[in-house]
Amino acid sequence: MFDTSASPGDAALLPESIPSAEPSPCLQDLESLLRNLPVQRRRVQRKQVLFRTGQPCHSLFLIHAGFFKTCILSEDGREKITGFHLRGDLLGIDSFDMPSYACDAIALDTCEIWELPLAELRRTPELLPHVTAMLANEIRRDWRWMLALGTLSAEQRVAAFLLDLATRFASLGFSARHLLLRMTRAELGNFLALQLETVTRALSRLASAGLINVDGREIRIENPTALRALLAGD
Amino acid sequence: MFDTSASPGDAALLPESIPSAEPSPCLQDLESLLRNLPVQRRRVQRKQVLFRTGQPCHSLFLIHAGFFKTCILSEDGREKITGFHLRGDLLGIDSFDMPSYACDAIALDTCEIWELPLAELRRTPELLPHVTAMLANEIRRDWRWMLALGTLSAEQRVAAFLLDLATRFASLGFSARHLLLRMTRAELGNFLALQLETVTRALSRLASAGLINVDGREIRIENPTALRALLAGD
DNA sequence: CGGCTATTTGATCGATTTCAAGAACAGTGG
DNA sequence: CCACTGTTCTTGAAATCGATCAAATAGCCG
Repeated sequence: MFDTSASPGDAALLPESIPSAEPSPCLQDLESLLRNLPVQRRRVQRKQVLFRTGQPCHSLFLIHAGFFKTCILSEDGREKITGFHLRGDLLGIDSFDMPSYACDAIALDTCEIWELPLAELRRTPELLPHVTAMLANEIRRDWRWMLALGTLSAEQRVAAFLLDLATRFASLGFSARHLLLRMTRAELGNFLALQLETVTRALSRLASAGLINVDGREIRIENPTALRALLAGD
Repeated sequence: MFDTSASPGDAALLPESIPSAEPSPCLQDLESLLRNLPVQRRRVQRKQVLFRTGQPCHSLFLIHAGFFKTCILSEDGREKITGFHLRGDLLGIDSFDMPSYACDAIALDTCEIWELPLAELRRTPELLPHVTAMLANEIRRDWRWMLALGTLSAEQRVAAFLLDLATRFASLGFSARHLLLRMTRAELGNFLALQLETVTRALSRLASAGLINVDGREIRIENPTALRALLAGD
């Protein structure tokens, strides 16, 4: 089976910062704050749509467990996955100032989410700083990825993605060496601005270089140091 | 000289929405709110640094006139321009929740900026919604550009950039047909994830197709409809 | 004017895309 | 349980778009 516990060797992964996961500054705070509020807890099945662009928005959603993707669509049908989201991420903040959602949020896994009605939020002003912090954080994360996509090769982008995910896993207490990807190669490619074949090839090359081990969606990071070196340019 | 007044034909440009400029929802409001506060007005010369990554941040800056770029830098020296900013844009919000700035802000022009101390902001809670709105707006803008950079050809990206700038100009009351670029081809390329030569070539091709007219940094949009058609894929 | 930076254009090269085909896998219903 | 269908993944070969290298021109400022 899959080892989900953090192990000592994981520490070596953590100094990673390009692009940094910048663990949400207030997950614990936010969760404990929400515990005292009448949030509705809901289970969402794989492939289920939590909300879609244009739907009227009354709530934010805190991911308590599971794996989400958010994506936007252009009028002419081009799609872009704007992020993959784990426990502690807040979905819907990007449309905080708008009457309707600005992206689609789709579960890649069986998820548990906590629904936080905006009305509730307005009644709880001590939550606001958390929201602005998460907004600002999202901007910085997006910038880091724009930097990565604009300046890194295909192989480096894939490496950056794996290291980022590993760091986020680690900060949630999971293993940073064993990753179970919940998205398809096509989705990964979409996020990294690559074709799915290119993602596959990059993974294969990283694997044959001994940096990782690939078994379908199960990835094991064999040599985090070398992976990070590759990112910095050999 | 340069025609800076909006003309009737500009209306044709406005329906553009990929990537949309989404005019900041509250420029007028924000400016008039700030008029009553003790904001410090300052002039910034071309190439001058307004703030740099890591500097302690005590203020946000509202651009009242001029043209800015913001950029981030990775440890290994890769640089990325995260945006070009005009009147009405608020610089520094992305580090709202942090003790220091998260990017560099550099004037591309002689600018006038209004400095808004964070202490002042905390004393004026009615400003907060404006800030969150601008944060959320920035996220959506970034996503649109991620979509564009991930799915459009070089020529299309340049077209998208010109149309975006035109729309923003128009919403400020300037001409949407005559653009005076304040950035170099290299900076434009950096933002669009292209080499400067590729930007030049794209501009040349758009020009020889009669869609625009290029004279150094002075661009005239001759055929907005065709430009937008090109964006949607011929 | 001279020295600098910015822009343009050409020629070549290469990384990634595209096209194609087969293998592995998951889910479904008999 | 297995055959069947569709999706996902992998790998190869060819094509292409943009990057890189190079050099000439234009523009700017002291």
